[in-house]
Amino acid sequence: MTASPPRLRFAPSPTGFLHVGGARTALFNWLLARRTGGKFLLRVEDTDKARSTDDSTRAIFEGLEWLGLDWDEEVVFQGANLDRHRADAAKLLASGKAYRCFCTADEIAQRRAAAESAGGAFTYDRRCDKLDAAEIDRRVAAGSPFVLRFRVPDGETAWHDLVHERISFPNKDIDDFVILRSDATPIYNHAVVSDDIAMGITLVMRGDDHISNTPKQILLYEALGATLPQFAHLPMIHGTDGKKLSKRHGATAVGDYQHLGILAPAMVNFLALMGWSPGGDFEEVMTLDQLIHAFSSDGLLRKASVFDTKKLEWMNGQHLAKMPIAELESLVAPRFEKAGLATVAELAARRDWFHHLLEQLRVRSRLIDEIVAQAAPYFAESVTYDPEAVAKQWKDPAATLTLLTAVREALEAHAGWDPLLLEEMMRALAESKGVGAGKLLQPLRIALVGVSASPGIFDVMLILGRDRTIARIAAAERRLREMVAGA
RNA sequence: GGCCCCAUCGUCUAUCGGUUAGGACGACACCCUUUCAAGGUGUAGAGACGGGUUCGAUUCCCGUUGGGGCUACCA
Repeated sequence: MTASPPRLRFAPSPTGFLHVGGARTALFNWLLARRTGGKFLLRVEDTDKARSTDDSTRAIFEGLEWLGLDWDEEVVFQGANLDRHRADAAKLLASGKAYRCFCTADEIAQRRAAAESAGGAFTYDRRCDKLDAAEIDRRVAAGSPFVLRFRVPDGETAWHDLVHERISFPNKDIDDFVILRSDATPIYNHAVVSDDIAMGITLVMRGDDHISNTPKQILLYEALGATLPQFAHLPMIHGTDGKKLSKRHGATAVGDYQHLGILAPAMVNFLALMGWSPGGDFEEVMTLDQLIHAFSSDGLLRKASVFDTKKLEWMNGQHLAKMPIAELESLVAPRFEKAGLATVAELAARRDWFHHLLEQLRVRSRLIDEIVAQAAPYFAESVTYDPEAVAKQWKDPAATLTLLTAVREALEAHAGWDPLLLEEMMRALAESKGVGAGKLLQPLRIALVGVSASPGIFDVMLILGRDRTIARIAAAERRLREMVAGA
């Protein structure tokens, strides 16, 4: 390992939201930087002016912030380094490592098409490298446009990848690639190398779709006389069809998952386990801190993985159940307000009550919106009875009416509101009526929340409070009387 | 087509030549139980194929097949 602290970077191009694959790459770089006491830098590769947008840049920052991936030092905007990119290209031209190519884009496209239709692969034939000096001078003087091409030397380019061990490419398979366009703007590989050198990057960790770029970049480092960084190529994340993750697979932006009700720590936890494993037996549900401590490039995997939203949701449920309740409150309260259940201030005013409600609902939820969705009966004035639940639990309206009336009267006659005593009371009542506890409690549940699934009935009563509980039973009685009359 | 990468249950993975190939998600069953969850227990479920190397291969090597990536004056 290097003596000085490692410097890693995440270098997205701002052509869209932060993709889960990009997020995973950012996370691994961040994790390793935090683990090793290195720096995690951010560089926005905005040299493709046609596709780059400020909205995308903002979306990427927001995505990283949401995940909690903070970066060190100033964000580098690649477009701001144009002068250096040109200077580095000029250096290569001056040292004879690159040459001017006067072939136009159209000519190249034609030759490529011809080669392909002939069944062969197109490689640039270096015709412009064979031009004599006088001819080059003449064309330059005449103002003929040209690109700068890198002259790929003979031999082989290989490196020791942190993920893949040794990877090598015969140089004959690498075309003399363009480094500077005819408008004197840099091509990706050149800009990346120029910037990575300038930023002092010591480890380039990125998706393995960049493997074939790596030999070109290594050649550039060498031609520029720079020290090589280490490379680590992470496996792709695929959709359920085994193809590269895309919009076809539903949500691919981390922001989509945020809005779906996924927790940032769960997302991070899940992403961390795609393409990395601590090895041996390990607990899969981990906090950010635990991830930092466990993370190591030794555990990097080679195989592409499939993004399994089912497991993500399970993991979210795990984090949901374990996170500090106060944290959950601040996360979920605004959503209650948005759903029109209660304002954030109202919830804060009866915080103990709200926390109790959250404790009851979070165990039953995988996404945070599911908490909100289940909460309606505890805020609404009255409940709406689910027809299916009514059909099943209030099958015999007359008998149910008798039962619920007895329940109401028992509750009214009793001043206390302790769940244990309530349970004792209800069980005794059921026994005196000659029915099982379930036969009493299920109809009661419909009366209280309108649906057949809810927290434990005595918790429900506690959350509702004495008055509302009794009022709801009375309302259910009225409804049952109508049903009896109607029948 | 060319080059490169990859290959253990449906999915995520453990295994550093010798294991009844383990765990997690999902599925199913059961337990718990006032419902739904959560939790607990259990069941089904994998080394792509063919050659080597070795006393012994999931593990090392080669090939085949399959999948993926790249193949721009995009990034």
